[in-house]
Parts: sequence; C-alpha cells; structure tokens
Amino acid sequence: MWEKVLAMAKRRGFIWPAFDIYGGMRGFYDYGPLGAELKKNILKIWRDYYVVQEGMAEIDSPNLSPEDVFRASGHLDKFEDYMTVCEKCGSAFRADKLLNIEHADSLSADELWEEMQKEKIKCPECGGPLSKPEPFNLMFKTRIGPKGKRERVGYLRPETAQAMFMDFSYLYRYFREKLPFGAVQIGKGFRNEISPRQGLLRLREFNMAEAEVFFDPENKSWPGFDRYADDEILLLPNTGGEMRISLGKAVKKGIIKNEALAYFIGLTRDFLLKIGIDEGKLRFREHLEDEMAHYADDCWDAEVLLSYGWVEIVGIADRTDYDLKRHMEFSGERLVAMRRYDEPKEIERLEAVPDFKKLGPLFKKDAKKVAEALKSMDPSALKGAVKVKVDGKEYEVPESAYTVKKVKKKVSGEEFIPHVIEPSYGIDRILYAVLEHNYNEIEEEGETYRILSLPPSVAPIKVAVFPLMPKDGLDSMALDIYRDLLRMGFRAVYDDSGSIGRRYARMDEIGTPYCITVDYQSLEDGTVTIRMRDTKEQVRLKIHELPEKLKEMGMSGGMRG
RNA sequence: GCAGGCGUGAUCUAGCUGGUUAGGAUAAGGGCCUUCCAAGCCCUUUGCCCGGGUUCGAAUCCCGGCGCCUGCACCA
Repeated sequence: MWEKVLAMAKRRGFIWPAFDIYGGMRGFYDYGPLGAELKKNILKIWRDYYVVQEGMAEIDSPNLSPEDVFRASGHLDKFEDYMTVCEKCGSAFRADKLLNIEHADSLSADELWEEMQKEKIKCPECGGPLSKPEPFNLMFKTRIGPKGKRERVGYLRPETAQAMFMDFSYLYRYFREKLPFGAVQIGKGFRNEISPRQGLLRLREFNMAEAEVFFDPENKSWPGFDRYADDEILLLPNTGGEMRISLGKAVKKGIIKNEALAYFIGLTRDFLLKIGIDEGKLRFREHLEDEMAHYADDCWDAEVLLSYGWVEIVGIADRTDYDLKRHMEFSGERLVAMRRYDEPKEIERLEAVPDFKKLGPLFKKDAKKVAEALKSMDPSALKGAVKVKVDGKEYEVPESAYTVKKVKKKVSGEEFIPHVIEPSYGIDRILYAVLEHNYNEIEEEGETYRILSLPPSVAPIKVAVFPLMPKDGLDSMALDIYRDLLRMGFRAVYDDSGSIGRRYARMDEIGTPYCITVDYQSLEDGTVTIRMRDTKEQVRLKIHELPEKLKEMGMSGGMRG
C-alpha cells in the first residue's frame, strides 16, 4: 500500500527524495509543490486549534543551540549510547545493555570496554568477539563561532520544546503571570537516526508542532474540558487491555490521570479527524513505564493504523516540572510561578539572622555564602554551633554568629515550579497518514482510478476550472472564471488539455474537491457545473454564486476563510 | 550498523546463461478529433543508480559506494 501512495506522491509532486541527483540521502525528503501546500494547510488548521482557539502563544526559536541547553535537558546524556559491534556476525548492541552491573548507562566508553573485558562479554547472537564501544549520539553536533577560543559546541535541536522552557519567564510575564497558559512552536527537529526508513515515518530532519502547557500541579482540572468529555475514544492504558470510553469517564475512573491530559487527547483527536485521519484507524496508547522518555511521567500517544502497522503521530506527555527544574539547576535562573492567595497572609516564622560582624572575620570571602547556607537551613533545627557546607568545604558557625528570631511577614502567595503537559505532533507522519488514509483505488473496466479524498480544508488545490472543449469561447470564459477565483484567494488551476474525463481524473488523484466546467449552456445562460470529487455528482449554478457555494462546501479561500 | 533481496525514461515493466540503434505499456508535451468522467489517430520528450574492474565488447559478470525493501539492532 505505501508503495502505491509514495509512488503517487512522488509522481504528482507531494514528496520527492531529497538530493536525488546525487543519489539521495536516507532520512531526508523534499516536499514538492502539492506537499508543501498540504503541509501548510495542515499547519493552518493546527494553528486554528492551538493559537486561535486555545489562545496559546506561538514563538519561533533557533534550530541550533549551544551545548548547555542539552546538558540541562538531559539529551546529552540520555541521548548518547555506546554501540558495540560483533566482529564475526556484525550485530550491533548497546554496550551498557550487555553488562550485568547497575547504572551501566552512565559509564564512559573506556569504562564500558574495561567492564566488558572483565565480564568477558561475547556477542549474544553468535558468541563472537565484540568491538570497543563507540559513542553514538542521536543529536547532530557542530561548532558555533570561529575556530579557537571563541568556538563553542552546538547541536541541532532534537525537539523544539526547550525554547519554551528557556523562555518561561518571558512567557509568564507575557501572560501577565497567570496560569495555565500555553506556548507553541512549529519548526524542525533533527535526529541522527541510525537507520531511517519507511519514507516520511523516520526522518533525520523533521517537522514538528509542539505545545507546552504550563499549569499549577495542584490544579490539573482543565477549564474547557466539557467540550471533549463525552467523546468516545479508543484507549489502550498501560495496565493492559483496550477500551472505548468517553474522556469524562476515563478521567473519573483514573484511566487518564488528569483533565489536562484528557483535554489534549480530545483536542488532538478532534484535530486529526478534521484533517482527514480515519477515526476507525486511530487510537490512544499509554506508554509503558520503561518506554517513557527521560523527562516524562506519563505519556499518551495518538497512533494511527497505516500499512506499516500502528504508528505514533502525536505524543501527549506529562513532563511534570522536570524541564524547568533542570534549567533552574543548570542556569541558576529562577523559573517559577506564583500561587497567589486570595488575600495576603501575615505569617510568623522563625528565621536565622546571621551576624556579619562575626562571620566576616571568621570566614572572609566565604562569609556571604556561609550566611546564605545558614538561612537555607531549617531554622527550628539551629542550635549552638552549626556545621555548614560551602563549595565542598565544611565550616563550623559558632552560636554567637547568628540568632534565630520570630519574624512577621506579609506573604501574598507562594512560589512553585509549574508542571507541563506537552502535546507534540510529528507533522511529516501526520501528513503521510492523511495521504494514506484518504488514498483510494477503484478498478473500473480494467483501469485503475485513484481518488484522494482529502477534506477540502487541507486539499492543496481547492478547485479546477475546465472548458468542456478548448474552443468556441468556452476556453476564454473558463479562463475568466479561473482568474476571478484566483483573485478571490482560492487555490485554483485551469486545464484544457485532453478529454474532460482525463482532467477530472487528474484532479481526483491529487485530491482537488471541486471541478468547475464551462459548457455550451454556459455561453447561453451564464451557468456552470460544479462537480464533487467523491460522488462525481454535478450541480449547475450561476457563475456569480460560485464563491459563496465554494465557501459553503467547507473550504476557505486562501486569503480569509 | 549487520544480513538478505532489489535498483532499466515521470510510473510499471521486458531484456540480465555478455554481442547491433535497450522493447512495450502508462504518463507528459504538441497537433487532429471530441458537447461531461483516463476514447481514438499522428508526432515528440525522457532511461540501464554512481564509480572502478574483467572483456574485443557490460544493463547483463566481479568489487566498492549510494539508494530502496525485509529481518535484527536502534527509535530520548
């Protein structure tokens, strides 16, 4: 099946292998004119959901990031594997997985090699000797800046999410310090896949649309949840089994852990159906514990049934406060939100007050740090001489250098690190799924007709205009209509070559929902026929009624819907 | 990354035990014809994945690379 879809996609200009004249490069594809248009339409609808309806803020950040970012995000460690190859049968393995010790995944190449020799590890397949482990990081590494001192190591981002975390404080202020709010980004991600395959399903450079929804972990209810609460969805929870259940019930029964997650499952389903994913081939599957990404606490994938099997196209992950916490730790910046009380509270609490007259002479340069360490300790536990640790050194602070006092303070709220729900969409996979789910072949009189039943809103070409014959003034009339439609912002084509049936067939194959034909009656009464792709049904109407009719049939003009 | 299979115009394919100008179908462009679903006729365009070797001669045999497919491994 995918061969047929990909052959059509290649022939008609949806998808082309990239760098083809140089032999191609696996894991890289070009979108041809129709594919680029289709992608644009899918993203437009995605934005309608996330940016327009949900009011999320769209940002746009660099593809290339300095190393620090991925040190914090965990991708540098968790994304790097050491591979060892059997010198006899050629099988490749992750070195750390072959060892019988704990935390083998944190060892260096040399340590792994040492350990492998100690344990006398042989190839699990054939018993042959294994090579020294070689690092393999899924991120593309490069250098930023001129060679020399100024040079920094950079990586192409493996996901777009990090920017939303790094910009958290800006976003929080932008949203006037109110949660929940969401930020989205549409962009490219890069992963140096070991063995990309299966067309658009595993690319090395891919398009993704991600939303990071920040909310208070104490309140995982979701404002508009009612909208999707009654939607019946096919769920596969990680406790096993398969069920069709409404989202409201799933939350009540604890199958989906909170409303926020469930809401975005509902929204994702709504979006996918809108762009033409087949409902009967859609399900939501919860990740198994050991399947989860290093940052995720829970994750539901939207999976679609393709000729390759069930394929993940959207991941909806509960990233908790993992990312903000890590960036706080690595950058030293405070990435927190405020939970405001209804009224400011006056609270009384114990506080350690250091006496710098004493601390100064005692600890010199480190005095300030000692004081800070002292303040961060539990004041009720402070008694007598206290030991504090500063930069690995231990100091003893005498009782006379500080006092513990009761202090009254006005507090208008408390700080906390927001949690994040992340719906992450693989646009290329989604686009392919839309093609495959809408691709139909009909055998008629020994000939194969192909119809791409795309929803009008995503179809790359919205309408075609044909003269029945390219003569007798039919052609000039059709050209006028075509130009008017273009001016009104419709994606239209004009075609007068070959027989009319051939032209319809061409349009059917690329999913054009409507064809307008100018015939001899048109010359007499100013009417044309409009033909529906899926039913081949024709309706006759006045030319001036066309724009209204086209809009009514569920498609938007390019300019404004 | 390993193993196996495969690679002929835009698409599908014949030729592949070496031997003329690599054949067909579809598509595409032009023309004729044609009053609504890939009709017909004429003309035209595009090809042996890349590189090396063996040979008088390679699409064909051998080696290497690249790509595609399947399996294994990998897929935060």
